[in-house]
Amino acid sequence: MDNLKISAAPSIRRLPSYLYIIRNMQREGEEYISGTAIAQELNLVSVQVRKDLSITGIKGHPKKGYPIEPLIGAIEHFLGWDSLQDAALVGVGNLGSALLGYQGFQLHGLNIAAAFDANPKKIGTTVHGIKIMNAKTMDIQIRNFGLKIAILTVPSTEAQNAADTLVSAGIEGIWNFTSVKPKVPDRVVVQNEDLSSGFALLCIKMRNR
Amino acid sequence: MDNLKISAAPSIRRLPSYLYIIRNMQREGEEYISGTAIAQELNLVSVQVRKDLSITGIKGHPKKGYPIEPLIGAIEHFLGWDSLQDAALVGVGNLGSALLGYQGFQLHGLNIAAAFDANPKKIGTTVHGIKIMNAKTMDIQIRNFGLKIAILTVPSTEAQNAADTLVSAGIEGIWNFTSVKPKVPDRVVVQNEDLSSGFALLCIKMRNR
DNA sequence: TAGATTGTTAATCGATTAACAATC
DNA sequence: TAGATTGTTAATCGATTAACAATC
Repeated sequence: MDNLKISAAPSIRRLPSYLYIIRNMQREGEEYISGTAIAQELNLVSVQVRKDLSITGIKGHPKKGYPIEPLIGAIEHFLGWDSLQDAALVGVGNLGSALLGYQGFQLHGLNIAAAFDANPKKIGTTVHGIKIMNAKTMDIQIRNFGLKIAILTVPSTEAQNAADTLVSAGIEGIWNFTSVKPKVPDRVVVQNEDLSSGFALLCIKMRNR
Repeated sequence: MDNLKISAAPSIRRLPSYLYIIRNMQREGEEYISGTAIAQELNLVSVQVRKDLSITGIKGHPKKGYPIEPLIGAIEHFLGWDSLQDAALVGVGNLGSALLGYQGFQLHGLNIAAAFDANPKKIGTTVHGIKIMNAKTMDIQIRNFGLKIAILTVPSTEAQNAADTLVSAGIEGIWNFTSVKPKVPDRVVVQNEDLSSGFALLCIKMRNR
């Protein structure tokens, strides 16, 4: 018994792209989708898709592929995207505003329930339908809303401060868009979304080509 | 002779975070930084930092660490970030606008020289100091500017169309922020920046904790 | 049926890390 | 000097992929 396969991070990272393709197929009225088809769409090999999908527990049918409806449900359930979770967004700059306006988060089970900024000019205004609150009240608001997830889009210089406040407010997961890797207690999960690492890879691939 | 070590993608992805820390140390007036210090800042082990830095060709000094000035130069040079490269941005929505306004790209050798959108209401306006041009003229403009890199921030439904135009305009690298993995000829490099994959990992890590 | 597909074991590949000599 | 550090080889770990039986 393998009992909570700790991570398989690369497989988990690929699941959202599978989900996107499978939802598109469903919209076209299909009932089954093969691992081969998914692999082709993403330039992967089909055995990798089959292995990845096996972690959701769904079984495919020989010759037909995977049943779309249950497969979507299983991936969503596996990722916890089958019910909406409220989150706080901290730092309503360019990127923070863009994320506030992103319409696709509900497909990922994410609802931005509160947004905070320290700039008096922004506090009280509404951005993409969400009222910006004073960052000084963040601790109490996050507790009141019972929020467990925070999206961190402050300037990098403020990242550690903001993370400290989030932790003391009871946040359990931080989706971090700053360049700083904040220090947090072990019980808090930080997912660093470092855009420059992807750009570095693009640059090297272009040079090596 | 190992002659163009093809990728070592994880190492390359970590270099920008090293660079960020090393620049901060330089700003504080330090002349040397140890692999141990970098590792501590990023929750890595120091042997990994030393191995990663070795691909830049810089040698450290026992007891002192790595000389900051040459190290910064070597990382920047390795990534091609030591001279500014012009890029096109396609799709001036929420995320596209945010990237247009991001002040940090010049630290990554990136200059957004042209931005395109198909919406008549946006064409001709200026966003963060950059004039938005008609997407229909993209092909000719990209050729005129001689652009080789494109940032793709159109709606996912438009991604393949836009990618096709970019390829025919001579673009060699696409930094792709859409959910679609566009099909391009082998000579063109695509770097997919899929935010939902990071969020999926955050969700699983929170549940497994 | 033949052939397209799944599911899974075992082999391979590549990245991380342990171990340790060399340096100052 | 002792100890902090680098650089590098070899071992380990984990992810990908090859091989193949099972299914319809």
